[in-house]
Amino acid sequence: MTTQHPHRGDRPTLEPFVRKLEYRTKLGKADRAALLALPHTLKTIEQHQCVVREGDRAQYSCLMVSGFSVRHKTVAGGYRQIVAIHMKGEMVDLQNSFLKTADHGVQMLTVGTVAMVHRDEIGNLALERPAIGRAMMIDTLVDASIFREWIANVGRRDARTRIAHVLCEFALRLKLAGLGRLTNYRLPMTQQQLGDTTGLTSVHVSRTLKSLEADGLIQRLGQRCIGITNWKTLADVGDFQSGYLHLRDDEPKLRQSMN
Amino acid sequence: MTTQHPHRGDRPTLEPFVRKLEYRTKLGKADRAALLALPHTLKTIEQHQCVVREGDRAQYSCLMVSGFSVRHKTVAGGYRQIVAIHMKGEMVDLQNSFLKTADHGVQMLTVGTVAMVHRDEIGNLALERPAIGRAMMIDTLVDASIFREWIANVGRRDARTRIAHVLCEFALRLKLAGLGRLTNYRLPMTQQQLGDTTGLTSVHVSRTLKSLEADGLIQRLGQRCIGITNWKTLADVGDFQSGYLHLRDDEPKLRQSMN
DNA sequence: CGGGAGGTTGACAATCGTCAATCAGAGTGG
DNA sequence: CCACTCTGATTGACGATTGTCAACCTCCCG
Repeated sequence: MTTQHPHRGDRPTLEPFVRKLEYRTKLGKADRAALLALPHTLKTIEQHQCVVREGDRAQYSCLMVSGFSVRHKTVAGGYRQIVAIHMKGEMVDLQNSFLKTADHGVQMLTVGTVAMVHRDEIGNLALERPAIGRAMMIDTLVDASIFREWIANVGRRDARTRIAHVLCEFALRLKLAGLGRLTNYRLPMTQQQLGDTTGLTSVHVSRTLKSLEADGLIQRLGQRCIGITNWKTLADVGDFQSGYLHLRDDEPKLRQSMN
Repeated sequence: MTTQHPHRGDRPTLEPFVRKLEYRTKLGKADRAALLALPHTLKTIEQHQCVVREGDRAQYSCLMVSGFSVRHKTVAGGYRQIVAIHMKGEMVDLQNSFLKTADHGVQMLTVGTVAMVHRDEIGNLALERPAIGRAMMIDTLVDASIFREWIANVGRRDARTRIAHVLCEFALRLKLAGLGRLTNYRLPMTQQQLGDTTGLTSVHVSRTLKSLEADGLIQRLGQRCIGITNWKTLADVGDFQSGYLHLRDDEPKLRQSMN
């Protein structure tokens, strides 16, 4: 785990994070500056390493700068449930700024860099600057909306639908983060991990992916790359409607490709 | 649906709500007064009636004054997943103050009274008064924590464990809201609704409850009253640890009864 | 070239859903 | 007070989806 001191270059490290917040809220120049100036420590974390452990009293909230991470809970019997996946620009653990102990762990899916911000820094900024407070509240509420969709996904959909659904969600979110296209993206998860996010076993994930491929809905291009051959049909099979992501209404390209 | 004008009596309608916020945060006298003075409309809503419909652009956030409500999503095939249950003092739809369209519906489980607060009123209060903003952020984050636990519950636990788990959660939350005891409480849900919260069918809920009763873990006292014969064992079977509810550390009675 | 992680496959088992019939209990109206 | 009705709970037989186990394969990487 490499630790660096706060970045002072011309492309601020926290820029993707600010851009994500601004996607749904207006921020003033001063707000933006205050966010970019958040004191932070950059850490490069290896694949599979834990960022936060369940039960920790974490002093830091972390923002993804590069790479992918997951939030997960462990249940009796040692089984694991992934409850969220995070990518560039996302706030993984805002709750560490407001709650005492972590109710879940955070683990890197790939190597990546995170910006660790002390809990007080981020909490105070949210409370002092209304626009930032609003932006963080919205971000948190959208997160919660995704949690709700995931409850419905694992609670009331069969394996085929569940997997098609998460494939659609990832496609859209990756595109939004500028990390892929709707038709072709890299999903850095093993089938075991995909099972942990959908409440299935890796064996059944394997079978289901194969069946989706056989039906011409997706393509698997080695190296964990997914090709979505037919977005509309896959979204249909996955019972996927993007409303719960609370995207802006005015994203012409996105809406176009979603027809 | 009965509509009344804002309450002006000596026991303010919004008091349970303020008490819930104060359970986890300190509020000043002025903050408390500002919250209690929130302009609102009281509505008495009948059982089964919808408070918010999925897809609505709701102008109001609602606070539970009495009765129980659920938040639910509908998936393809008409199946339903309950994603949250709310009781006296809880904020059901804070998100309506910050997000545009509702990604889920809200329905009354019993008759009850809700206080409808205009989205701008509650949003502005949160942004103008740091202590209130903090309290609402914490409330939202605890909500999110419960969502995550529910993802794990329906994703990675079997029927018996799932049901034991929600029975424990409800017992604790009802006790906290002053609506029941750990050993004996009224749960106003049909088995169908219990199935919708745990991702099971009502038939399987019936079988599972019977099995829990046969094993001496719970008692069913007609009229949807549940008796928890042996808390420790039920919590064990339900893989229930209360950490995710982020209760205060200093709740002596609660900790005592949870041994 | 070898090791290892991850993916695939088949046989079989368990959990849970479906369907349909029946039962229990609360509220209603005569 | 008693039939009547309606909703919800229970039960059994059966079937489908998904899990388990274990073997084997594939591909990346050193």
